[in-house]
Amino acid sequence: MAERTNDTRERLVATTADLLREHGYAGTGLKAIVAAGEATIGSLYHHFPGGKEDLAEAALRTSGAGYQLLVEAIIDDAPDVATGIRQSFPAAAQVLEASGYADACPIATVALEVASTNERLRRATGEIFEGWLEALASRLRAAGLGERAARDAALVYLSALEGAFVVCRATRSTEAMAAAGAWVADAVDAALAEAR
Amino acid sequence: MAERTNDTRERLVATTADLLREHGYAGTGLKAIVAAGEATIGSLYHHFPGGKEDLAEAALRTSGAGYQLLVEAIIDDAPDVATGIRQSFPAAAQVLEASGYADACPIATVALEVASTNERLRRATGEIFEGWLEALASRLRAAGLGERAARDAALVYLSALEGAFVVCRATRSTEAMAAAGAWVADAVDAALAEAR
DNA sequence: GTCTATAATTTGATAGAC
DNA sequence: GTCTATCAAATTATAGAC
Repeated sequence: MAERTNDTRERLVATTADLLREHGYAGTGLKAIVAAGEATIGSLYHHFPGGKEDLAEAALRTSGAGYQLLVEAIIDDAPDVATGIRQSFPAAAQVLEASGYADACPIATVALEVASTNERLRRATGEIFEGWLEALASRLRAAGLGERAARDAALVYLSALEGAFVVCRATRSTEAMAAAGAWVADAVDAALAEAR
Repeated sequence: MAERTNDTRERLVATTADLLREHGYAGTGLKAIVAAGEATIGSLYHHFPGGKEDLAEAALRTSGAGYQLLVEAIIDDAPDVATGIRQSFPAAAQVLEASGYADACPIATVALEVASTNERLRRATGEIFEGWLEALASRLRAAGLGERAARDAALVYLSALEGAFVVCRATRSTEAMAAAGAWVADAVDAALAEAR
């Protein structure tokens, strides 16, 4: 992740996103960010006058949008939504394993951490999840599901994926991702069949 | 949570568990712990020579065991496993709402945070999850599911619950818990019906 | 826009009296 | 077992030269 850019601002955002995903908000120091992002504290505060909170919000929103594009691509490149949903779980499992269980959801760690302590960042994480839900629900509606069924299926998909990330990272196994993926995909198949 | 005890050690463990659940590991300072636990730094290091890490592991294992008892009670008090599983989601949603979305899983926040940075605590969170999985799987086996089906159902249940906690806390809504709960309960019903 | 130096505070941890 | 005093290091943030 975090390719080298010539733009300092972009570089700070990218490295912050990576560090937040692995170490969380409180666990990510500005020193670590400027070291990894090859910048200085002065530059950081020039681009983000609000300091750590400003930078963290930018990083969350950027990586949130990036992750949305990734999931959309997996689904849209598949022959149909159901197949795309089914494939996204093994895809996530593979990334998880390849990264030593570090590369999971870029939002969840911070979301749990700040939910009760930082309203601004909590709101950001909520809005990012809502964006993902709507992207997914719109595709399920296009496939024939009704408003309510599409929303529920999107919520189930996101919850199962996020929860599997938690269990997989803690147990260092992709077993939960496989089980959750198979069950969710079957449920989506059934819902789509019923709607037809 | 965290009732007042006369035992300093117990009190420290209980308050630490509460703080970890809401603020995470890096976000919970020893000063905050001794202040909330009505103890002193000296007492803390007397009971936990290993410092913050020692105390955090004790807090995680204690609250993990407590949460397991809670979920077991909900399931065992229900007329059957399937009903118990179905009821546990609205129960979690109610606690979530009543606590202002603070009182969720006592393990998940720390689990995500330390998964890549602290192997000792990561192992603790993994073992706690495994304990929950086995407690649930054993009840599903008793209800007629085979070894593999019971394990998978337990993994799906835990993933859905944990993921719903993430989404609910971020969006400040119990919508995800309701959707995930209904879906998991239906899937468990279907698996049990098939096994019969 | 980038850099260094530094301020002000907080962190986890230790020492030693009681 | 409990307490206070204190340490060294790290934290976020600011000032001002270039």
